[in-house]
Amino acid sequence: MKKNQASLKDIAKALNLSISTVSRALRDTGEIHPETQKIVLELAEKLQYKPNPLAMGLLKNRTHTIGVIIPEIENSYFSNILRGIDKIADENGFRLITSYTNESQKAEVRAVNDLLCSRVDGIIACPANELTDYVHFQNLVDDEFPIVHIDRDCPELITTKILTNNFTSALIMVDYLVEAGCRRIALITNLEPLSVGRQRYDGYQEALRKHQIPFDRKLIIHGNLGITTSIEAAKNLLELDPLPDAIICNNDTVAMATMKVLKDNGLKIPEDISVIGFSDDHFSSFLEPALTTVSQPAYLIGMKAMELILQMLNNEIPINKDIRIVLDSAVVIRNSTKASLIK
Amino acid sequence: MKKNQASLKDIAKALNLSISTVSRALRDTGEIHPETQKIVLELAEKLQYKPNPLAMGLLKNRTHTIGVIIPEIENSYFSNILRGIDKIADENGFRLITSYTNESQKAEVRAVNDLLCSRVDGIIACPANELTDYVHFQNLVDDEFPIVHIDRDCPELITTKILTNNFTSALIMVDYLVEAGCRRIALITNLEPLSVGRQRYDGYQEALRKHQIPFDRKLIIHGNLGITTSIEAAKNLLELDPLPDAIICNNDTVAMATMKVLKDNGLKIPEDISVIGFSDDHFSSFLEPALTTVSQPAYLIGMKAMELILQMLNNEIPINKDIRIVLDSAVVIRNSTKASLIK
DNA sequence: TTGAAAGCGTTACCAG
DNA sequence: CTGGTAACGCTTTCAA
Repeated sequence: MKKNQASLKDIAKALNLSISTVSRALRDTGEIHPETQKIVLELAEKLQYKPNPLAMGLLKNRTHTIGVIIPEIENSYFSNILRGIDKIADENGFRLITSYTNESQKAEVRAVNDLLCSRVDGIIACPANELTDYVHFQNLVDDEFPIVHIDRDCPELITTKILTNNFTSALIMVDYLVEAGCRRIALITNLEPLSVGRQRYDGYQEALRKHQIPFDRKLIIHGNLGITTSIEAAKNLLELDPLPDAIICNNDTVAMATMKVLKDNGLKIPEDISVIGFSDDHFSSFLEPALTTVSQPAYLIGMKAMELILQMLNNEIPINKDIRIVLDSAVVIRNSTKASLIK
Repeated sequence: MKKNQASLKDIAKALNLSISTVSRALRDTGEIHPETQKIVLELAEKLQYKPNPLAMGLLKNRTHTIGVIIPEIENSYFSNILRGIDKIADENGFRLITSYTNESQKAEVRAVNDLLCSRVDGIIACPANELTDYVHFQNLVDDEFPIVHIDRDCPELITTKILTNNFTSALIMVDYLVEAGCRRIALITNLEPLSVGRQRYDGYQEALRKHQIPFDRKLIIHGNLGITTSIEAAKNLLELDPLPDAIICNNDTVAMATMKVLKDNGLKIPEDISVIGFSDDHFSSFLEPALTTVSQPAYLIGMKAMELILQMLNNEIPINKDIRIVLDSAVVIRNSTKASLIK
């Protein structure tokens, strides 16, 4: 770079003032002569003075930066969460450093460490599915380092959490399907300990019990939710006898792949088999048939998470208090499910 | 936070050494007694010492942070670019601060300014479509501030750019359609000055000339590429008489919406009308019919951009040299277009 | 081989 | 109302 950013010292020197005076003028602390302030402000404007956040950060031990840890970016659910976080951060002069884990514990541990190195003021994290060891988060808790967990609930960790009611959503969905006459309801899901899929699985089981429908392990397919594995999963379901009459998929991409397999095999949706997704991606209403799904408040989760971190930093709420905020999802009924008999 | 991060001073005090000695030990500069180094390293490990990037940044006037400016995150093209940037950044110990413009010039100007405030070492930017005033970038160029432009080409700006051959892709696509027998080829696109859509429009025109097909302005629909506007655009095309026999859409989402409108109106794809998208999103092969599209090397663009910035920072290439790297896209023929007669 | 001191840009405190 | 000084954590001279 040619031109260097102007510093307080530059302004002070040019104006024959002390650095302190310039600093005060710029910060408008009041204890300054209006005329002095005026000339400082003018020169600062002219020189395009920008306070150096590094210097401030060093002094205040605050970087105005928040670390965000999410599994992946190419998933509308997470990118919406990120947008929500970004909105609130932006409005409050905070920057974000985002790390992606691809659900790997190892990547997550590294991400936490990197963010700490970067001296972020707080961390918003969606813990990796495969998480079995919480020590990297527990360390943060022990240090009273501000952290908000989203989407996934590590029961061992006492932190502030923002979750969605996956259990209830699954319950409602199964209810709906049963009322529409379905009895063999399959589930393609991720059953990793922390996965939202695990909670949906629990909700599914609860619903079956409620309706006194026997649980059939064969109807549960555990998959990693990629397109390839989804196709495999759907194919496996088609080898069952009798066939399932409904399939609940862990997200809309899985549902999309599943519908393809069903249709390729000459099955009618929803007449032969109903299909349900989760997330309400932008393509879901364009699938044929339009996909029934569960719309999740991703943007809201992101905003809320960032707001909570800010409140911690401002001492408006205690750091890492045991708070669980559970946000509701919305059921979006379209045409991939048989109409419920009960209205 | 309870525990504070250990500093050199803490280690020095505990070991009764000077800060300089500890610093040297940690940096392994050689000029130090092995035994001294050993005990320093041990304590540093125990205290989980992490160098403070703020202090380093202040000293070296380098933050190891790169600013990224992209239009939006919920677009697989840009999120893939971001992944590519992130990969190389991560491998080289750089962090990213990402800003989203939603194609707004105002937001872009603000983003550049914010990034400068954050003292990023360089900027990778995909200029907003609606850009008409380049002064915010020109200032960077004048200051010899490292910058790489991606995806969109501002001819007025002499910078290092990574582009895709949109002109050629459109040309090839029209070629293909003409060879498949199409004559009334419509274009739903963004015609903003910097838009890739504009370049595709030029390629389209060139192809028409080549095949001596008269240009019909009515076949060009300028849209902002949201789902709602895409639906409107497609509906408008259906009011033409004679109907278009092919529609080239500016991205796969537009194509998806367009196909829906066509099908809702009883038209067969590709028998009545062929449809083409751009981007090859993950849902595109699942549409019915599977969408013919142009796959763009987004991940590669991201990696390349970050590599170039790094090379500038390492003085391996001059800063903001007039370099244009044009990457090829790949045509993905699926079933939404009539088979070309020529093989 | 080690230490002391200056300096990066800023704020806060204490004098005047 | 203004100025000087210390401090934040680090590297880099310069001396010892």
